[in-house]
Order: sequence, then C-alpha cells, then structure tokens
Amino acid sequence: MQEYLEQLNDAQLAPVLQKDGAMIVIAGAGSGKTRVLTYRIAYLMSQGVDSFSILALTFTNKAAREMKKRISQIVGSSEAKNLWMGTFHSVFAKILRFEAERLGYPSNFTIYDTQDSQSVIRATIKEMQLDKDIYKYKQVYSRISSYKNSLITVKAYFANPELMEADAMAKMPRLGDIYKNYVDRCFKAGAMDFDDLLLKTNELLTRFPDVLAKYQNRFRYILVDEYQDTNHSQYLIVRALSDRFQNICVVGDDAQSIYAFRGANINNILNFQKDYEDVRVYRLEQNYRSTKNIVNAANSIIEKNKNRLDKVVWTANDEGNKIKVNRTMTDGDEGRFVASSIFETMMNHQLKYDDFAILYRTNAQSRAMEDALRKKDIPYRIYGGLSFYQRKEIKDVIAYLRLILNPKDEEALKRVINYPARGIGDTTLEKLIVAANHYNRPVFEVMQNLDKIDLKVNSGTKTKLQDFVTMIQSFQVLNQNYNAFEIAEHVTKKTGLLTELKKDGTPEGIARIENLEELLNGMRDFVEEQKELADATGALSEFLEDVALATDMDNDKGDDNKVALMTVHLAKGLEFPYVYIVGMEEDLFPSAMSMNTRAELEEERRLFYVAITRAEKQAFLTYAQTRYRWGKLIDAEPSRFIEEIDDSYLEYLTPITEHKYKPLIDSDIFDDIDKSKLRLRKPSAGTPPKGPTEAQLQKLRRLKPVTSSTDKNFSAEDANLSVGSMVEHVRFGIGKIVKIEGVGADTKAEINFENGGLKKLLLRFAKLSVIE
DNA sequence: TGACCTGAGCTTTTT
DNA sequence: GCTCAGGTCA
Repeated sequence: MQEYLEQLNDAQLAPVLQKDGAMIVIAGAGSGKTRVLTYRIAYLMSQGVDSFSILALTFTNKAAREMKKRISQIVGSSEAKNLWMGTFHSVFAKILRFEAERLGYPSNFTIYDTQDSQSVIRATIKEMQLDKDIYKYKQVYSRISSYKNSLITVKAYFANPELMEADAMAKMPRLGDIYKNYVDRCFKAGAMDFDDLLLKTNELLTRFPDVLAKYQNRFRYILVDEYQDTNHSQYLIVRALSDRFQNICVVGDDAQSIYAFRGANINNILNFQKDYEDVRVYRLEQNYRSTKNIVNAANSIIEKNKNRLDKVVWTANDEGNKIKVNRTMTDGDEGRFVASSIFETMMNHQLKYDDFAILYRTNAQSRAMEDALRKKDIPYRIYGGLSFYQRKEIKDVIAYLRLILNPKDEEALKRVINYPARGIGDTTLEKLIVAANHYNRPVFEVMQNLDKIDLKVNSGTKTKLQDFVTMIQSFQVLNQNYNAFEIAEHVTKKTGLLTELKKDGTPEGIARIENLEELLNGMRDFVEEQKELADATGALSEFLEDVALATDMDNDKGDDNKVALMTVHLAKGLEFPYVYIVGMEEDLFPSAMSMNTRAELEEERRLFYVAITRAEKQAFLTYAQTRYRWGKLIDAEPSRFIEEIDDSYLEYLTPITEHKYKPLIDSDIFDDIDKSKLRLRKPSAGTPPKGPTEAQLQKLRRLKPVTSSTDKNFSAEDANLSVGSMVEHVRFGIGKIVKIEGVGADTKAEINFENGGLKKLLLRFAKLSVIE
C-alpha cells in the first residue's frame, strides 16, 4: 500500500505526509508538484480520510482528469470516484446548480460563454443608445469581468465613487448602468457568465451561513493547484471553505504566475502565510524535467524579476545542449527553419512528432508555422485558438440544445430563431424583445402567449412564431425520455440544420457537416461514458454542463503522433523533449501591450520562463527580422529576453542582430509611469500647438536616434538629449527637460510638463523617435 | 427578408 | 490579411 511513497524524494514526501493543517508547497518548474498532489490525496485516503470530504481544485479539466486517473491507479477507481476534483469553474457550477434556487436562479441555468456575454453587452449598449465607438463592447466586457472577479457587484459599484469616477474619466460615465442592465438581462435569461460562477458562489457562501457550514463540513481537506493563478474571487471561496478545518494545501510557483491580466493576484501566494495559522512552507527545488543548461538559462532569466519568492531550482540531470538561437529574414523563413529543424532532428535521433512543440506568444503566429509544416508533410495539431465548440455550426446545435433546457436563454434563442431561415426576421425579433422588456418576461414566454398580447405582426409571422414554439416544446417532451445524443440527432434533422448544411456544396460546407458528425459521435461516446458512472445518466443537461466549461485542451485524443502548436499560456503544465519558442521579438514577446509597467514586463518574463522550462532536452529560440502583422510587413528586433539569458547557455546559429534602439526608460522610482509612451514630440503639421516654439522645434529636428548598441555607458548627451529638449508623454502632455543628471544607466531627467508639473524620470538606454 | 458589400478592428494571453 | 457587424439593395 505504501510503496508508492518510495517514488518520492524527501522534499516531496514531507508535504505528502503532513496530514492536517495549512501548508504551502512552493514548487519550481518540473519539480513534480502534480506528483505531490496526487500522492497526498492517495495518502490521505490511506489514512482513513473519506474520499467524499476531499476537494481538489485545478485550473484545467485535463489536470483534474489526469490526477484522478493516477489516483485511481493507486487507490482503485471505486474509491477515487467520490473525490471532488475539477476546475474552480466546474466544481462551483455543480454546487450552484444544487443551490441555485437560493439565489433565485433555476437549477438548469445556462452558462454564457464570452461570445454570449459580449453579445448581450453589445445589445445593451445599442438599446441604451450609447455611442458604440466610445463604449466598445469588448472593453466594457473586460471591465465588467474584472469587477466581478474583484467581487464588485453592481451595488458595490454604485457605492464606490472612486470607481465611478475612474470610469467617467475613461469617458464611460454610463458604465455602471450598462453593468446593471447586463446583470439584469443575464438573470432574466437564467444565465450565468464565467465570472458569475465564482461571484455567485461567493454570494451563496456569504449570504447563507447554513450553506457555508454544509460545504465547510463536507470538504475537510482542500487542495489547490496553481495557486499563483487564483483571482480574488477564487481566493475568497477557498478561504471561506477552508476556514473551519484549516486543512488546506496550496501548490504553486510564483515564477509561473501568468494570468494577472485575467485578475490573478500574485499576492494570494505571496501572502498565504499570513492567511492561516501555523502555516508550514515546503519547497520543491529539484527539477526532474530539463537539462542543466535549460534550468540554468531559465534561472538566469527569472533572476531579473524583483518581485518573487526565494527559491533556487536545480537539477541533477545532464548538462545537455545549449539553447539554440536562430534568426531568419521573414516569418515565413522562420516557419521553414522550424519545420526543417524538426524533420532533421527527428530523423537524426529517431524521434516521434509528438516529441516536438512550437510555442508562440499570440495565436496569429500559428499560420506561418502551419504553412511550413504542411509543405513538409509534418502532421501537427493546433491547441487553443478557435475551439471546436466555438465553431458556428456547432454553436448552432448547442444553442438549440440550450434552449430546450432553458427556454429563457435569450442568446440561444436569438441565434436559432431564424436559423435555418424560417421567416422570422430582425423586425419581428425586435418587436418580441420590446414586448419582453415591456412585460419584463423572457422572450420565449412572450412567444408562448401571442394570443394574449397585441404584437403587431401579420398572421403569417404569428403562425411561424407559434410553429417555432411548438417545435422547441416537442423537443422538451422528448428530452424527458431520451439521452443527449438521441436528442441532438433528432434536433439536427427536425430543425432543418442538416439539410441547410447539405445545400451548401462548398468544401467548407462539407467540413461543417463533418464537424456536426463529430459532435454527434462525441455525444454518443459521452453518453456511454456517463452511463458507466453511478450518479450520471447521459442526459442533455450533463452534456451541456461539460461543453460550457470545456476547452480545446480537454478533448485530447492523446495518442496521436503530431507536433503540438500552442500559445505559451496554454503550454503551462506541459512538457516536451524539444521546444521551439518562435517570434522572439520586441513588441511581440514581450508584447507591445505589456511593457508599460514593470509589473507587466515581469509577467512577460515569467511567461518566457514558463516557455523555456517546458523543454526537457533542447530549446530553440527563433526570431525574424521582418514579419507580417495586420497584413503589413514590419521590421522586427530581437527580443530583450534573448539577451537576458546568460550567454554561456546559448548557441547562436546566426549572429544576433544588432539592436537599433534600446527601450526607452526603465524607471524603478516611477513605476506608474507609462514609459513606452514617453517620446520626443513629433511636430504636427502646420502651426504647432502651444507647446514648443519654432526655435525648440528646430532643435528637435536635429535630434537623432541612438545607434550605439554595445556601449552601455553613453550619457544623455551622447543620445543628443539635452536640457531644453521637448518630450511628450501621453499622460502628462508636452514637457521640457530642465535638468539632466547622471550617466548611462543612472541618467535622470527632470521634465517640466505643462499640465502635469515637474516629473523626474530615470532614463536608461534612451530610445528616441525619429523626427521628420 | 436575405444576399451582398463595406469598413473597422484586430493580434496578448483564457476558465 | 481576415473576420465580423452593420448597412444597402433586390
């Protein structure tokens, strides 16, 4: 029984054997944290802890599934079955369904995905007759999302003048009203968005002490994976649930925190010791995954970050090869280089395709890679991007299915009410929505009661509406006796979806039909699997629950031998013998949008750390000198991250490109200043604004960009930056340099901004925009 | 009502 | 260079 414990080293064993109390395991990359988690759970069970009372939270379904699999191998599947193990979202969705009525939701509430949410917001903005150029629906969505993740409800929002002011400053004074309307609409539609799954769980646990007590008593042992990626909302849930027994084990690596943009709060892990009594801290520092070269290179990168926990990752593995760095002319060449390199390496070392991964910063980069791989007949699989369930034809079927379970679901209704075309156009839909708002009832209910209201539609349209209602209702009846697969198959035929697709003979149309078939096959498998579980039946509701929270990573076919393509974010937690990190260029990695503050840049650096540490045997870094972006060819410079790696771990296949420019300013003192936005003022056409005088402009025109890349000791004067130079900073406006002190890295400048007062900035490696 | 066209925005990452 | 929302026209 205990022999599995022998597979652990001492550092891993300690947290496994500490049965009770609060503990944090700080686990370096590749140090076997998943192993610690699984064995800890297995050990708890061997010590007589009831599997019903263990809750394990992960960030991906895949992580949960794999852990469950390994645990069942140790303790047997009948025991492992009762564990509560899953993503935050899926576990709490389950609990919310159970307790939904407390919060006024139906237990069959729909889960809106990002597309649905954004569509609701778009409609709201339109209805409120706001300017859509100011209120951009994506921006509004992300603001609302971050409010929800910080537990700022509509009520809390309106109680907080600072927030309202901030939005007003951002020219969106009506944001609170949009927020309110959005929340109301979702509620009326019986729908929760992703963030609601956490927000409403918090509400449930705070408002109903008996519910809190119930789950506190139930989950006596709580484990959280990737704790560094929890946001405030998740943090509070974990705290609340663990408060009674304080048997909490969190595992994470601050160096791999890469989801701050989504509200993840790195302080959750940094402050864990303050949150519980008597916290034991364990460190896993031995890396079992990678060569010495890779581990050391990664360490040399992460050292550049200031905000981190103390930890030294080391490995007993071989020295290994140096990290290879390659430059190409274009992004197309980059793709061809990677494809040939994969092919050669594979042949030379008798490897398989799935020993290789290509990682990139943005999804858009996959294209060049795909083209090159296809030309060389190298099989690949792209993870992420547009997932299977986000395809139009799939979403259409899903929308019908959603409507069957929850006819209030307005987004689903809007999607299918006239697809396939059945003569219910925008005008009619508009009337329905107006009526629905008027009576404050769901649209579908209005459609059910057409006789009782005067909708001002002609009798033909009325019949069509009634037919639609009858059809959905007939599905609902069937749903009581048939499983998810049977219903879906019936729906595709009865609605005319299948016929509609068959009409379209284009290759894309045929692909759509194939996708539909794949969906149905998937559903059949799903039903079979569910039937084997004790507490499931393969019903439609179970399927939709799964789909709503599924990601592309999840439907892993596992054994297919293909090169993996994915973003660095998606690669977290995975490992590959050979890893290509492509697009190692300034403004791409690190992303141009993430270089405004030290905090953002540090997150990019952690992301790069994650990328490098995926490699077991060999890592490649590639960059191109020119690249297509937005359909235009642009010049690119090598990423600063390449230079940050200690040279002794690198092998340059091509000489590194000289940097033309260095990043402008690295200010430790004024972290809140958006350094990328500081530049020499470009004179505008015609008469200059009240800022610089003609004489100053003359001076500006004489300024040249810095060309020296090796001499890091140049002074501000070398950079032609002198007292009296005009600079512009978007935040403070135009200003004049009044004082310069220090040399090289320590150059400081005092700049007198016209409307921002005197600011002191630390200039380092000045990058000066060229003045025409 | 539906097919077709146009222009804007996009490419930071996702449960 | 691609996608999608929104507008125009038959």
